[in-house]
Amino acid sequence: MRKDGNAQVKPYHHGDLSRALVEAGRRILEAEGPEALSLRAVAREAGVSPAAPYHHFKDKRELLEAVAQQGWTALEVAIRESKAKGKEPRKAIVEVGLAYVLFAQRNPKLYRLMYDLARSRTDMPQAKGGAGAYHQVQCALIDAGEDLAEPFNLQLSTIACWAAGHGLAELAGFKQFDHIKAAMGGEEAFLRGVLEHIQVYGRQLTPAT
Amino acid sequence: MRKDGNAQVKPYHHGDLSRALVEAGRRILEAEGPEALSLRAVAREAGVSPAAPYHHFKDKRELLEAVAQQGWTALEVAIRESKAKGKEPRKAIVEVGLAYVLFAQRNPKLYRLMYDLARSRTDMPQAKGGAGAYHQVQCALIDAGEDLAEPFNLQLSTIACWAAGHGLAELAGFKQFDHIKAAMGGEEAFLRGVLEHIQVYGRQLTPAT
DNA sequence: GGGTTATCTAAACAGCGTCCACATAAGGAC
DNA sequence: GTCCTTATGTGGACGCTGTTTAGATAACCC
Repeated sequence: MRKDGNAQVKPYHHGDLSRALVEAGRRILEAEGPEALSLRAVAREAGVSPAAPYHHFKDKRELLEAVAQQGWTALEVAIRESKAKGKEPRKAIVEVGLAYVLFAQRNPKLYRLMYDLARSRTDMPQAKGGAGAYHQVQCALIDAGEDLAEPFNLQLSTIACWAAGHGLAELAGFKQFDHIKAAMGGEEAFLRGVLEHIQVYGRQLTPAT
Repeated sequence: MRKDGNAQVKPYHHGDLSRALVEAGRRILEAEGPEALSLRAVAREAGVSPAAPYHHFKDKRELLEAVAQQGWTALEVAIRESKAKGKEPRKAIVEVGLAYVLFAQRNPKLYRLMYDLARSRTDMPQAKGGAGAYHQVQCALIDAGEDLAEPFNLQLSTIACWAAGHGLAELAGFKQFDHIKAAMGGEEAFLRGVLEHIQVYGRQLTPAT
């Protein structure tokens, strides 16, 4: 950001390339899709040579991880905010699930990137700025725990909760559900309806196996 | 498959290339992972030039779809067989869910390919040799329908069922659950445990919203 | 046998991730 | 200020990819 006379001269050093690359990655992902998200395209968008990113990320992968990390953080924020909406703990669980799925619906490509990277790491990341999105779900369950029938296993329930939300997040985008959404008066109503039917498995169906 | 004297001469025409390519694709996917699954590698494995597949598939994508289709068919078979195991309709639902998740656990890369393609088509495929895996789940729910509390929506329940199974299938591979699996005495016990906790959302938690 | 059609090859194209040698500039020691 | 070190950029190359084109080969049908 230096001026030479009155002509703006692009400085040899970018100044904040690392951040610029991550933001360029996010723009390309949302605007042109994951198949267009190449290292070279990111460098191009940042106005820099194809080799420059290697001074900030050891890999293409490492850059994508940085993009995905923004997503995990944003997801945790969305979940945390949703808890305020459901005053009763029991309703809060549904609100958390809804917030989770809506996040995935509104950032579908980012959400996909997050899980693509997590899967090939065989490890679920937690958002760094807090105890993590997973923990947020667990807390919501603890709050409602007294209302859940015994035998109740907190860990298994948290996993069940997360699995149901994640599964719905991936399924809800399929267009064969479009007419159901329309019949129910919108996407949010549809999502809420499915979430409220997620007891389909469950102990009352298999008492004392 | 023709002999010239005693030396085996590779014939100019393969004879059954289309099938050979799909099988080569499946081998490479399982053995070397999705990132190694290139059109050129498939052609190489089939002993054919990189351009040959284009006489049988218009795209790399179309070849992968053929591989994935085998997966959808196999999944439907697995679900159908699992229904026989649960004699009571109520237990059958859990058995179906378990069969679904176990299929994903045993063919993780194939399962991923199936959904990767489905998502970019924004459409869920049904296995062709029957009414489809989705339909199988729906039937299991119809059988158990009388045992499910009102108000009951079959379509929403089927989606809920599928979502829960799919979500668990993706989550269960994460290694942070390894110690829970060990504590529960194996993967199948773990999966069953989660499935039986999937009532976490559900109408009894949000009566008459 | 001769013409049509299906199938395969060889060679080329642009784009990709990555690495190398080298250029440029910023920062600290004196 | 000058000198040296270190961080950050460029340009060019490598081998890989998906895909297209022109031409070779063989099967099939009249």
